[in-house]
Amino acid sequence: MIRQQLKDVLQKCFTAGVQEGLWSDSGSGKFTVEQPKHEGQGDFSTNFALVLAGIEKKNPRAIAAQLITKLEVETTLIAKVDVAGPGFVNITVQPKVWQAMIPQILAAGEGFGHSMVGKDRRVMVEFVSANPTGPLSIGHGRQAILGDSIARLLEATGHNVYREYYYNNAGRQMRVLGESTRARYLELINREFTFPEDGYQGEYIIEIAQSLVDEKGDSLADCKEVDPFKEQAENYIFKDISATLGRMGITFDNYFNERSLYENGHIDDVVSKLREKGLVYEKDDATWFKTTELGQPQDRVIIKSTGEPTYRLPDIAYHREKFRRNFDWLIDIFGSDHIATVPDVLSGVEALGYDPKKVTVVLHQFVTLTRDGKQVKMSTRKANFVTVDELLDEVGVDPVRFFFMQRKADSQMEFDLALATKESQENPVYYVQYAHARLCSILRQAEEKEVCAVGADNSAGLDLSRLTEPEEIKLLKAMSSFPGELEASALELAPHKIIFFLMDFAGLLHSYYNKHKVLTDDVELSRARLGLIVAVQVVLKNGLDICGMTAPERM
RNA sequence: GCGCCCAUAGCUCAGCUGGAUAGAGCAACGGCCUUCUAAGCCGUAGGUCGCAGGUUCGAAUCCUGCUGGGCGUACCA
Repeated sequence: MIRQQLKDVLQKCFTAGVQEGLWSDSGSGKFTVEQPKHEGQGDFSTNFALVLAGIEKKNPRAIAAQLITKLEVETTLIAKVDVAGPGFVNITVQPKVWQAMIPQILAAGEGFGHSMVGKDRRVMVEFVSANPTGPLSIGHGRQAILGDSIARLLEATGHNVYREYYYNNAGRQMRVLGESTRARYLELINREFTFPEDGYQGEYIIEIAQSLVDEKGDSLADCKEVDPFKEQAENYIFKDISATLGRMGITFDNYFNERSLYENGHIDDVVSKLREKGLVYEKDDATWFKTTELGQPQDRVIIKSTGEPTYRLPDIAYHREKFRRNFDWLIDIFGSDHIATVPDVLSGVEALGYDPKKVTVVLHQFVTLTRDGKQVKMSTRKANFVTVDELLDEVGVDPVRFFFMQRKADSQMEFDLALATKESQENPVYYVQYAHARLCSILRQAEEKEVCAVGADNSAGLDLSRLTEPEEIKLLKAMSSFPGELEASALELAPHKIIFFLMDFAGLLHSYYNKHKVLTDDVELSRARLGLIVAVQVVLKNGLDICGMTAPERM
């Protein structure tokens, strides 16, 4: 917001310059205001002169000089301006601009940083969506954290967020699951059994089978139906999945069952609607979707010759149901292995008359898992995988969230288990949390010493002009950028950005802590610094909250 | 073959939709606890931003080609 104020001032200078004939109107709105990376380059810098020089074919430094004479008049906001490098204009603002952040932050409290840019926007985030065939694996873990973090960020920016989990408990995979369970059951009661060729080999199947033995004894020994086994497995696994999600603080507003699309006739309806538009034909006993007509390289089968739909068809029908529920923004979190479905689904819903631009697909790359330097292949079937539960046992919830959030979605990430567990004491999450705990400790001391009680009520009595140390200004600047960082992180669906902000911010606090004492003999100074400290604490707490992590008061 | 993603310090990764001298965390090395929590701080070292061109005042960032890896390219989901 300070940046915006500066931009307004620059715009004023620009139009004044146009009237004076210094430059033409054609550079309007082209220049930007940024925060320079390096110290000694002011609080803000603008490429004003560089942009106009390009347009006017003039010397950028000459234009910069003209701009400076206009800027120097604005003394309420600006303390210093100078030209640097090829023609950047660096602006240093008055310290009080930064100091004024404190009352703002204290007044806003836990709402500080939050915004209403997403006001009245209903957005659905679909994620996890794992079929109940086994416990959540590391890959699911990444998706769960990614989706939930995005949902939290969107909530913090005022969106009306709806979390949905799409699953299918019918079909071939579930049948195999049931058969696997039956085989284990028969094994447990010492009957003859044959384990299905593609069966699920995980130990959890044995647990499920054992639960059936416990409940029903051997009464299912001659059962020809697979359903009792399938249902037991499904219930058991689903309970397990939601428990795992619950451990990470993840809940859903709705679990959407693919089967309902069949029961409600939506599948058939989609086919006939597409057929009406001439986009469906029969060939080789299968039903095809004419995706070539929609700009794709080849047509796709939507109903197999067996009469069973391929995954594309229910996916399209499901997305139509999303549209029908009147969301303004539909966000799909998929693993990169589902990339093939994206164009099909989007052209499907477009053909049905919905706007595919309302859908944003976030594809995340796989997590490659290593243990002791050796790569571990992940496959639910083979049971050679590490589950999210195991990870949570070893590392804990906060580090797991932090670790997955730290990486942006579209690059592969490496998860070295040995390292993750070994480093649990030095995990970067503690770096951020420790900053918070330290502040709490100072505040406890302040209370004992009765220096003052800083809160939203009495921050007005603080002499904030005492906060002039470079480390204090840095903290204040960082806090002023928090709302913008949060908004960018949310709208770009990039949770890693807020993590990086928090790490940098915690670093600023640690540096400050080591260089300056908050509680000194100078009471006025101490009180001002306590105001700063409370504000920093608010920002850390809010940041951790949004990330779904705890902000411990002691460590 | 074709489509999408990735390639930046020894390792894991950032780099804000083209900006100034390329950043952090681990790992390495050297310092800092009678003072608000050393799960911390300060300093040193570490780079041809995969390669080659192009676009312009200016490229890690945008375009093209190549190399290397991942995921797809099913009447699997």
